[in-house]
Amino acid sequence: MNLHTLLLNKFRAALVAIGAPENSPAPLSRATKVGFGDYQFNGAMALAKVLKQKPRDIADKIVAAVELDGIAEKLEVAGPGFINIYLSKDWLATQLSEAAADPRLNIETQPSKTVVVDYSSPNLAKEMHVGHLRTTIIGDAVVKALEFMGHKVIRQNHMGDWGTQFGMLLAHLNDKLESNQVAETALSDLEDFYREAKVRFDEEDGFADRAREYVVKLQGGDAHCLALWQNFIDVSITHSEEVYDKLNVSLTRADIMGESAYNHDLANVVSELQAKGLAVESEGAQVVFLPELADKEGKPAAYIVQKSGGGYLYATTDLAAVRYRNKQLHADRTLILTDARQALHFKQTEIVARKAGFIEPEQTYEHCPFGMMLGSDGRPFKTRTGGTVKLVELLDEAVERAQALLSKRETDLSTDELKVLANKIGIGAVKYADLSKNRTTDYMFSWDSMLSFEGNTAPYLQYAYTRVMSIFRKAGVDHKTLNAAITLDAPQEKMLAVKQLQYVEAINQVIAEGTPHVLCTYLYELASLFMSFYEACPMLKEGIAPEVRDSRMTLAALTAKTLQSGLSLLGIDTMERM
RNA sequence: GCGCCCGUAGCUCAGCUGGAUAGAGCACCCGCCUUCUAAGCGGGUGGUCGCAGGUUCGAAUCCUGCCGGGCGCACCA
Repeated sequence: MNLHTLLLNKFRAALVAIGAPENSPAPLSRATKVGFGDYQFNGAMALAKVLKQKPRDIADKIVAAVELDGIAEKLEVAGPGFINIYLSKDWLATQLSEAAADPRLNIETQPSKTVVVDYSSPNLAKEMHVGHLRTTIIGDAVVKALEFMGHKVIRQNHMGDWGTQFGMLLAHLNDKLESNQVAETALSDLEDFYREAKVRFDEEDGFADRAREYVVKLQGGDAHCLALWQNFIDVSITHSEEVYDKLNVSLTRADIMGESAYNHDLANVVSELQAKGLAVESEGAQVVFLPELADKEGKPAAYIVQKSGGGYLYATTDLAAVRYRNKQLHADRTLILTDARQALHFKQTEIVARKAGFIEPEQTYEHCPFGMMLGSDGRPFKTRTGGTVKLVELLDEAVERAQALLSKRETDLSTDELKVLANKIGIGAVKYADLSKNRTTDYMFSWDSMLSFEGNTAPYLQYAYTRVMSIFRKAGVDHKTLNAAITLDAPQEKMLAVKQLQYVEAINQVIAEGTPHVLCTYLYELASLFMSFYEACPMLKEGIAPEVRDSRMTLAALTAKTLQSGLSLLGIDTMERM
């Protein structure tokens, strides 16, 4: 059941009934204030001119025409022509019972689409740093939300496992192995390894030439080089998997579709572009000119697909990827989560790909950009200056801080249990801090805000959940099976009820726009309303009638169920106690 | 030079397809633990929504111009 959709359809029908033009805008939104009911319909004002009637008269007619018997208990016209909708408490209670009885919270799936989501995509030459957090966890949250709504999701981890930098790394690895080192040991710290290789590349006589030679050999399919390369990326992927594991992210090895996977297809892409008259030679390179993105003098933008030396670029790889995803994977939508700096590149890629027929008109190609993570000096983290914070270190620090906080509290939990808790709390806090922000602008990395456990944070949501669990534990009742009759008496009960039923609205927005922060905001509001309800509506205290207690406990259990569902979409765990 | 993104409370950020008196968290101030877990609750201080025009019943939101910041613009990804 979708409250918004339900009401919207009713109001659309009402508009037709009062003689409004077809497809008149039907602005229905959640009420902005407590005094304005639960939802408000604001379409009357806009119709005044068209229908040549007073907006308040139109509002009155809509109110008379809209069929909300049993759903709304009151409709009022306010101000210039706002229609405030007060939902019926009994009807809400029925909806809540149905949500409580259903494993999916009475949320219907959507017609299934195939959605390719390209996210995380770390550079295997280096270790994952804090800059990879956004794409990885936002992507994973979007993926889970899409799946929840019934879509077929194909994860694509477009790892950077190919390119000139590997020449330098493989040459260095070759020497390490020849001096009897094991790859796993040599590559235990990728940052150090990269730095060492870079130093040799810059300073050691002959090394740079060897590095270039290795690139050529690698691309030529030389067995020794390929073996070294395979060795390198295997170890590096293991590093990534360690991070995914800590992050509770759903990516697996099967989702890896790195740049190297398209290597065999790059020449085909270029020749096809040439055959279609899209790619032409210019200054020795193969270039697609884009008049769509011309400057003021009419000079088209240039999109290089093959270097003058014959080498390919990431534009080529991305085109091959587009084609694969649309032709082989049959993607209805493709979502790409990268930082905003690549916006122009993806815009160009889409134009070229559509011209080349790699994307059908009905298929979408959606770049979901976000800002970079900046250091406290306001400058972006640079991987080579040593100023980066490794992702693993951030996560470990988060868990340590959570552990420290836990150990200060009185508890009868064992050390092992505390460890598990610290992990869920610390990781949850880091993820939520990032997931809850929408801004496409850059943002400042701060240990304190990342690792905060107070206010609008994951621990707050987890805490709300444990409060419900605590009550059920104390009462000796199973929160999963209790489904008593609900009566919504206190204002806190009704507000919580309405908010619970809006869960699906939040999810829909997340999957439409790739913005999990909408879900974060929703869950925080839900938890916040629950906290108020919890203070105002005691359950197990003396003098509470059994039916009141059961009603409230059912509402609490449903809140917990919703919190758990939402948090799981965000990849954040809940627990029985904390 | 051209293009994209962004300017909302001291700080970090919400603000849905334009809607009523612009909201949270942190920080600060005042209350609330002899127990349904205070990682909490209730209340308060704090904003010319960068500036100026325009569109209209109505603008933080849409349009134009300026100011300020970030990023990108042919062989790195």
